Amino acid sequence: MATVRVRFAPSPTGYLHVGGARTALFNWLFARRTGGTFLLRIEDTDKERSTEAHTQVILDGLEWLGITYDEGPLFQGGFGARHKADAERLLAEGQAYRCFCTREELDAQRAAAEKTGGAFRYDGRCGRLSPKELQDRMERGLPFSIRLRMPDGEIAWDDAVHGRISFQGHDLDDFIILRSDGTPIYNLAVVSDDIEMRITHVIRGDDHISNTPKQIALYRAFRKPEPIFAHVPMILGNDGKKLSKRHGATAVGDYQKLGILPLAMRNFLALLGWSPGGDREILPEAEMIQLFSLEGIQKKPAVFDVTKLEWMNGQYLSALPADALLAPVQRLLSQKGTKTDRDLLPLIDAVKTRSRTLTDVAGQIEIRLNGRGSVMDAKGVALKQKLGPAFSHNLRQAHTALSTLGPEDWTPANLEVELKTLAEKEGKKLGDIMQPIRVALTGGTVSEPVNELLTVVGREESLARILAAAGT
RNA sequence: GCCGCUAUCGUCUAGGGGCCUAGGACACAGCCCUCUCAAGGCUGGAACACGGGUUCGAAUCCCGUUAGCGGUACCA
Repeated sequence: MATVRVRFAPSPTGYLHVGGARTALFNWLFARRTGGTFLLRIEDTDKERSTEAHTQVILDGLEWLGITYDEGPLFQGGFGARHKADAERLLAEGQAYRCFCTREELDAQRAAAEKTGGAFRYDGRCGRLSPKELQDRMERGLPFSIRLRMPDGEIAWDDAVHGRISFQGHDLDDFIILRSDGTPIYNLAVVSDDIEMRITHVIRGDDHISNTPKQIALYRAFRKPEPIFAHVPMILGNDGKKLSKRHGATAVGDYQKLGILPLAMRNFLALLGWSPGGDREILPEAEMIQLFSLEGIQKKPAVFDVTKLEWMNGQYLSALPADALLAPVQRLLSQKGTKTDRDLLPLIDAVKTRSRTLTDVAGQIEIRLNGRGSVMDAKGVALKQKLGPAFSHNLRQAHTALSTLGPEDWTPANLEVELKTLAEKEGKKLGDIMQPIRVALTGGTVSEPVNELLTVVGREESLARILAAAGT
């Protein structure tokens, strides 16, 4: 078998959609699995909607996800001459013909067809022009597009994910391959490029299934072997409709902003519509590549479940060493205007298992660094009310007890002993001592163990916050 | 309308004729651990769309129905 060559071919007309990212991921995985080549081709032939900014966003998104390409980015817009020449070759060979129908005429035909309830299919009238009629139109200098003569008969292929898919040539019409301005239509550009770039496997979205018979017709017209097609299912929103802005975050960049780790995103995306078989959920890159196969791709569309993504992100957050999280956390903190010269590593370690996103991590660190002033969250307030006077009283006692520990002795082990001793001596439940301290330090009732929290916040700051909370 | 694709817990999925009284994960509920929360452990509820075949035997194979989705451009 020839060396695998695959491509991801987005059009830069919007942001990098998670569906596109997953298509890219599958291509990448397949290339890495087979030792093939993965190339990136930007399909910017739609000049109206394509922008450089969008191209950059796509490039950034792929880089963020760690999806690396071996060739490209290639810009389809640069291959116009070849596209045109290919169309003209087909024309010269009689496999395509000039169509002089105007847009208005076509629209009228379409409207008429819809009225009678039938499907509009170009009737091929310009393909039946006599040599004289053709010559006449040419002499009058009428603009024309070029249409492919669609052969009758079956057009079928063995899709790597769906199995055999079959269309009938007579259900398809003689579609335009070159516009009257000499620019190519998508299907021509794709086939021309895929042939030129020696693409062996076309892995793309399900929505291209209906383009495939047209493209196969083109391969046949060019007398080139067609590649293997693998059509991956769509990604849906939680209402079962195609994922769109309406559903909230759909762009890869949105998840980056939300504090999702690229590794978690990639892992999640890989498992959306693909399964290695068995029970695997967390897949390191090497295993993902090792296990990847086109056969493992699901036929049906998948609903994008943000909750599971966040769970997975939490798994990565817990498992990753603090220094792997340092850079993004620092970025987030500086975005919030939080400045510190403290070593963030212990802070990250303290909060990462309790976080689902990097934004959570940064938020919790900020509280440990700066406190929340006298602001308490709802649970903090509730606890204070429940305890009544004991809240302040216990805090004062804790303050007195903890003050006896000097900076040298301010360690998790000593702090735990000190607090347990206090609780025992006073005949109080440990929680009635610990929880007020937690509220004093964080404003809430959730954190790492209090003795650790005290060391993370630091001696002076902790004592100050305890005193402040006791006084109010 | 026409063409095509798809159909297992709410969601992601395992399953490719007997191993299935259908397994795992997320979410949910309960319990354990425990100074709280997370993590972790245990337990529970929760699905083979429907109808016909084929077969000794179907979640698995075939046909139909229904539903959902995609396409139906001188867009990509």
